[in-house]
Amino acid sequence: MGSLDRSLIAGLSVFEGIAATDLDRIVGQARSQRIAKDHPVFQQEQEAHSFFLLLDGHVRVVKSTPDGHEVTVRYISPGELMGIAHALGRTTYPANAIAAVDCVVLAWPSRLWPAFAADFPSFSANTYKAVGSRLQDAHTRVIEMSTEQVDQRVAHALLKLIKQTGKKTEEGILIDFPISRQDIAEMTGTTLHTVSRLLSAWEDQGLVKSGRQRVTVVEPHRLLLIAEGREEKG
Amino acid sequence: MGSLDRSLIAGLSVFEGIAATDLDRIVGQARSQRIAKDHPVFQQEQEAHSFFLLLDGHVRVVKSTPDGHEVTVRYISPGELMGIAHALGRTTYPANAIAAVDCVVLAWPSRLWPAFAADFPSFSANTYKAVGSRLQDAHTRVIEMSTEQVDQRVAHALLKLIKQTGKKTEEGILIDFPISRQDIAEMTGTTLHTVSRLLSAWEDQGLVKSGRQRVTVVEPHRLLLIAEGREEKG
DNA sequence: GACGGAATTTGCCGCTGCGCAAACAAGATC
DNA sequence: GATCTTGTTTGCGCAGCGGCAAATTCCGTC
Repeated sequence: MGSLDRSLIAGLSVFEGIAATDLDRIVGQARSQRIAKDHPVFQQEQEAHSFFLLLDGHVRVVKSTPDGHEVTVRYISPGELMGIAHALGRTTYPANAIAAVDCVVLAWPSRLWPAFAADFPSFSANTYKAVGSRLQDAHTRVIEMSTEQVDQRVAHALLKLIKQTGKKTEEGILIDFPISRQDIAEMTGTTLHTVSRLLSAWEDQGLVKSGRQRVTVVEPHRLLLIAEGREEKG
Repeated sequence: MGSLDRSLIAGLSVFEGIAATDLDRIVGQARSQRIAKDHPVFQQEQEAHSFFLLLDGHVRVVKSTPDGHEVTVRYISPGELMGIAHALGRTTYPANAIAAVDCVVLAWPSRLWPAFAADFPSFSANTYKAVGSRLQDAHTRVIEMSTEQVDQRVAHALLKLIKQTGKKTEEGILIDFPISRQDIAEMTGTTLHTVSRLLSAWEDQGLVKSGRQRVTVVEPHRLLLIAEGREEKG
């Protein structure tokens, strides 16, 4: 707890262009926190007491509907902010954030947000840019849901995941955290059964290799063809 | 062109808390513009030379996909900003904005954006709040597309429209601009045929009244039941 | 008032993909 | 190593809804 220093956050795009002494001040006001796999970082509808920076691990952001459906909004990678309810003009968290693996985060009390935004223009500029690109992601998502078939959406989701957190292996590009068929279904608006059928079919064609909570994309290029609807079903 | 004054924008939430003299300065730098029905305010991928405030009329924001699909992102009502690409960290417009009826807008050159944001903290705060709520709308949309059936989505869309631009008539609540079955289909990710069938069925049950590019909701409460999936199909 | 174009309605067919159910596999636990 | 839990696979049936096509109605225009 006493050993936090600016090297943790220097170089992250959110803190780009901020002086070293300011970075120290910023980090000095954070507390670091471990979140065990499958535990929440924050929860939907809760008072947004803190905002967070993910230092290590992967976090799944999920919205629950009143009727029991779960929709995965996005995955957070190291270096990204989360729980920034105040930047959206909210006082409660809009979704659940669940650690997909053991994670390390920095947490700041929300009351510091206005001061950060005022004192560090590049911080607020970078944050709002991030919000802007999330808005565009969300629109892309809406368009995909409106115009694409399930196989295209699942293909797009896998491509996004390997782009964001892909790790080269000798077999192909591995999604670098445990992800179940159910998780993929919640990202794409379908059911785990349909995802399972698709992955099985793609595995037969040598496009992917997958196992329990593990997916490796073997042929990204052919997957892209499916994502864009340019390949007939096999 | 010479007769613009602050009364045009005073009282709008985006300009809340800004002094009268500043409002004059802001309006003084705008030019007002008429957009005829079905003409574009700005177009997707174009250089974002200006940002706009809708003074009168209704504007449909539509994204076109490479394969020829059109998805309606939102409708803009008087008092709302649009084309604020710079607030999202973009230099081109992300979508087409089409006048649903004859419109009047104020336009500012985009290069004024940074100065506005710096000089009028409440302007930038209000804008980012608006972006935040659009992000939440987009997420809501994703959730609806993922978990709801077509009839629920169309019901939700109609409810949103009457909430935003509903006008009381003796028959019910009228959506106060021309809107076709095709338009509703593009808002909900379905086809005009399905929308037509749904509206016909609902008309038989007395839920709505509709005609050529006109929809009136007669029984909002029962429509809400459908939107929430609590009513069996008739 | 007749004509032409655009929006809407409606029938029919077929496919995508979901629901249900049951078997199966892979880790986790003791 | 035996058992339990959790994730995955797969078959079968069917319903929601999209595609196609044709008829119809509405409205602007000449």
